[in-house]
Amino acid sequence: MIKKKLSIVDIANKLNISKTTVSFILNGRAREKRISEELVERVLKFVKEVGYKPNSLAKSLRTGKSHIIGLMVENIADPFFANIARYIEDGAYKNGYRIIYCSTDNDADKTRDLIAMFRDRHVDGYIIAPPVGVEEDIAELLKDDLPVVLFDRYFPGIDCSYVVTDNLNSTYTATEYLVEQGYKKIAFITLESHQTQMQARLDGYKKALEQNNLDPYIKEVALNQETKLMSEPIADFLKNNKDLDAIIFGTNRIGTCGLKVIHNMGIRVPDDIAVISFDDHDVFELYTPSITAIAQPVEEIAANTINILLSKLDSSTPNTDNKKVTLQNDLRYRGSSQVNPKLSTVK
Amino acid sequence: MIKKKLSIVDIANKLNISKTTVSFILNGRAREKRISEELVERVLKFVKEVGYKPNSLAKSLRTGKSHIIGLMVENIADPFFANIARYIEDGAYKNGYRIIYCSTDNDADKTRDLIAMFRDRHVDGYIIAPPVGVEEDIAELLKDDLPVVLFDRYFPGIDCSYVVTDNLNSTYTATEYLVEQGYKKIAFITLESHQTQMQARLDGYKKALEQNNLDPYIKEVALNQETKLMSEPIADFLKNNKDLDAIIFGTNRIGTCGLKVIHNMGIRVPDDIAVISFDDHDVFELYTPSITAIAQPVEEIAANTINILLSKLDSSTPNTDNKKVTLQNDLRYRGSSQVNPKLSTVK
DNA sequence: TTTTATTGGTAAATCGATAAATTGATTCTA
DNA sequence: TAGAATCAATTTATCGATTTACCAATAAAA
Repeated sequence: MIKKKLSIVDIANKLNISKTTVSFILNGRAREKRISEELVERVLKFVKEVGYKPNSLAKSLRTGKSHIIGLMVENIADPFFANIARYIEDGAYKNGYRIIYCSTDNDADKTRDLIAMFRDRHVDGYIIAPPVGVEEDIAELLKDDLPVVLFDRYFPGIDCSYVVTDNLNSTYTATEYLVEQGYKKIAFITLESHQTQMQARLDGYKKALEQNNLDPYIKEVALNQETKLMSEPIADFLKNNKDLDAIIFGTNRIGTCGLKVIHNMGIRVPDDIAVISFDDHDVFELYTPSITAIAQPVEEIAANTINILLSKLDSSTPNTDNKKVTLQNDLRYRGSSQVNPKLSTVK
Repeated sequence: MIKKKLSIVDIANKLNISKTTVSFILNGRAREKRISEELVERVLKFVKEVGYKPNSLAKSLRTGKSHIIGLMVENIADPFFANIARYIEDGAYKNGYRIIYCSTDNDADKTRDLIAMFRDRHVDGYIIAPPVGVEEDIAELLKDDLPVVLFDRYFPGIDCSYVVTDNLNSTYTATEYLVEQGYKKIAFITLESHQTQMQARLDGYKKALEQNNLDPYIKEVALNQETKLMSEPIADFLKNNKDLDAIIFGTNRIGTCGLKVIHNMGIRVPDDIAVISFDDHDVFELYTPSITAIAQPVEEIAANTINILLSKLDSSTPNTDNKKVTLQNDLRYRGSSQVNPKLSTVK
């Protein structure tokens, strides 16, 4: 029936009043502008009756606010990011914000492009898991006083709010634990990445080995590979290091892929090799034996991130300093990292 | 340095020409409007020099186009939807479209709200995995000639483009297969849902059992439960039906949850019970034994969906009829559904 | 010679909202 | 009683683009 959408002018004309008056009333500024109760009521009733909704584009153009938050994750298909995205979405939704999202693929050029797109769309705030190489673009956003919160990784040189987890201590503790269980040749299979979180994980591993005078066995596989392309380098590494007795995987994707490789090679866990992976996942819980995992507090990460951003967006809050949050991970001990079975044989 | 963003007026003033001319040139209508090569070049050079980008909000307000696609999935944290979202995002991005997304939680009210939000933002097109109860809202969109593509499920009563898979035949084949392997008491654990895809899966199962004169064992668990809340009803069902020899799970989430329950109850697969699940997943591949799965062609689903939408959005294509696509699933036979081990004992 | 087309653009209207400035009538204040 | 303040809105400008309508000067056609 109703072909064309109503505009504020139509409403004003139908009621024989000015559109400004309508605008004031709809924006709750009736009292402030001393508009009569009677008129306010008449307008509100009519607006509800015809189901009028202000055009948010026009509104955004005028006010500069879009009530949209831009969310950039590494890859929305990765369960870690998908879960965080979900919690962030909920938090945003409850506060009247919507999400535009995209996957960066850890590609700096693509990310730059996407940041430009977000700016172009006048998003109100930015939540970004940034790849290496976009430091300047983030700095630019901050310089223009745009609300930004990073998560999962950050840039040490840039004063920006972020939410990360204590990666270094997590792998440190995990490695220490393996040593305590009697493992000596512990490998770390990780991504070839200079992102802070990956470096920290590597550092934690190295630190623990150093303190125990053990040799590191590190394999870095290229970023952004198809899972299938990741398998080969891992298999090669394992073939060339037959005497390893434990492996720590740096991410859930590497862990899942690594398990497949181990499985296909007929290596038994934990009889032949102990396994720990970063990030928990159904696969790790259900695998036989279940896989010890360093679980990141996904819900907490998301909650902290969105809350920091929302408080920045809330103009009533004075623009406080940047918040830098480091959350603790949860090391979930499972069957894949029991006491080294070979020890009993030796003794 | 540059505090305020440049507008088209600034450009026009700096060059001492009219903003109309600038607009024509930037929109590639210079030739059509017979604007001199020399001026075109001068403008383009200057625009590039100062890095001017038209304000897309203003553009959208005027043209009514936003170059944004609204994507509504059941839950972005579900790997099935997360993967589809990822492929759709890629397809959209390559064609200059961005995605606004949200999770419906299969809640009709929330979905209605979100559809309204999408309209409000003037998204150019809609991709929706619709919950039951929003038939009218979809019909409304179609009535207003807005481009809509449904996926995963559809509404039989509504003439709308959609992309689904052949659910009925998939469970039918899977059930038949179990019967051939010598299983008799085959249960179907599914969601309590009236969505077309869930009904079709159930129907396929029923049809196969009927043709073989076997009794159905159906358990429907409530939708939208936390995974933890889903476990209990499944456990109860299994306890009350100790003589089952096979189970088909209706979705990947139920499958994963069901495996955990089976695991915790000490039931062995496939010795005590055979298992098949809808949707493939790393968990199923890596489980011991690996779990037979009905794999949906995620990439194909996404590709078809976005392509149908893009062709609708491409005004050069005549507005053809609605496309209704049904893709075939891939039954991946694995260890969890071998020949009934109890048969050899009986024989 | 008058009419019509072409050339190379421009001024003004428009999209749908918000915000600032203004108005005319009444009431209060000094 | 002149001037200020209050009231209850209204008029007009603005956000930054696109689009329609138009224009003056020259060339081509009738």
